[in-house]
Amino acid sequence: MLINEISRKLGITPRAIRFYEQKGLLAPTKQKENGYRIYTDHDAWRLQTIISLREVGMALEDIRLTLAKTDLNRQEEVLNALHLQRSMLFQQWSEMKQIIATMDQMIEAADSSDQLPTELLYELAKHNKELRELRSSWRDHWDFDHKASQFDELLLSVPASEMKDVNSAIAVMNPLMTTAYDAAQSKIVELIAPYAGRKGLDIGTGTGNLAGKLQQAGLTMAAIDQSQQMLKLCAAKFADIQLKLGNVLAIPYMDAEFDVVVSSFALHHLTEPQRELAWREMLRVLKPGGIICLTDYMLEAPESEEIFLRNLISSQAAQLPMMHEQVELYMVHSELMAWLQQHAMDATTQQVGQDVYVITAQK
DNA sequence: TTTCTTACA
DNA sequence: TGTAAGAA
Repeated sequence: MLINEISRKLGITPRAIRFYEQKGLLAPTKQKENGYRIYTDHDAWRLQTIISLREVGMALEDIRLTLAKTDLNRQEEVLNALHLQRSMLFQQWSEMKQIIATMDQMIEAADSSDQLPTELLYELAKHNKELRELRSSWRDHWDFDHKASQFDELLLSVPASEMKDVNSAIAVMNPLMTTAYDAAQSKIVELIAPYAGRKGLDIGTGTGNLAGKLQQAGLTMAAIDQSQQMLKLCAAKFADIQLKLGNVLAIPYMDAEFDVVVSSFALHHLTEPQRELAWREMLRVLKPGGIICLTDYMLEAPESEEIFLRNLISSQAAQLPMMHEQVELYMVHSELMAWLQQHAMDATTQQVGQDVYVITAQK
C-alpha cells in the first residue's frame, strides 16, 4: 500500500502519517526506485492503534512508548498505559471544571461593573493558575513507581518470613505505627459496617488492606492508588475490588458514585492547600447522604507532634529517612473539621490511637 | 499524477 | 499537523 491509499483507508492525511514516522511511531520500508513508502498490513494495524490512542488524547510520545511495549509483548504495561491515560483525562476534567468556575467569576465580575475590572480579572486568573499548579505538582508524582525502588530497599530490610506485604513490613519496622494503623482501620470498619451492600471507595488504598476489610464487611469496594506497583500488589490480594489508577486531586470517577468514601494514612502525603482540593474531590464523588471516613495522623498540638516524632525515631533509627518523610506533612484535624462544618457537614472525630484520629462526616 | 523533502505557520 | 514549494 502506498501512502495515499492507506491514508484514505484510515481517514487521515498523508502528512500525519509521515509525521508519525518522523516521531518514531512508524517505520515503513521504502521502494528502492523512487523512495515511496510501502505500508504493510502490520503498518496498517499500527496506524490504527495510533489513531485510536490519539482519539483518547494520548500524546504522541506516550503512544510511541506504548507501541514499543506492544512490540515486546508487554501486554500488562500496555494496559497500564491505558489506565494512565484515563487518569490523565480525569485530571484534565478537573482542571477544565476549575477554569469554568474561574470564568464564571470573571463574567460575574465583568457583569456587575461598568468598566472591565482588569485588576480583579487578573487576580482570578492568578488564583486559577495557582490551583492548576497545585494539581500539576502532583502530576510529577505519577511515575511515583520509581520511588518504589526506595521502598523496595526498605522492604529488604525486613526478614522475608515477616514480609507478607508492605503493611506487615511496616509493622515490623514500626510497632507503634501498626497499633495505630490497626486500630484506625478497625474503627472505620465498625463505623462503615451499617453500609453493607452499598458502594464504597478507598483512596490511596496501597495494598488494599482497608478496602479488603470493608469488602468483607459486605460493601462493594472500589479503590484507587497513584502507584501501579501498589495496585498490582492489591489486585493479587483482593480480586474482587475494582481498582483504578488515580489520585485524590482528580478522583477517576464521576460525580456522586459512592455511598462511602474512606481513606487511611494517605492524605498526609498532601500539602495543606492540596488537601482542600482533595476534600472537594471526595465530596464530589460522594452521593447525597453518603458518608466520608478518614483516618490519619492528625496532630492538633505541637507537643503531640513532638512526642509522635520522638516515638517514631526511637522505634527504628535505621528507617528514619522514610519515616520522617511520612510524617513531614501533618493533617491538623481541627483544620479538617472546620472545613467540613463550613460545608455544612455533620462531622465527628474520634481518637483511635496515639495521634491518630478518625473523622466521619455525612454529606 | 504521485510522492518526497524541507521550510514555515 | 496543515500548507507550500521544488524536485524526482
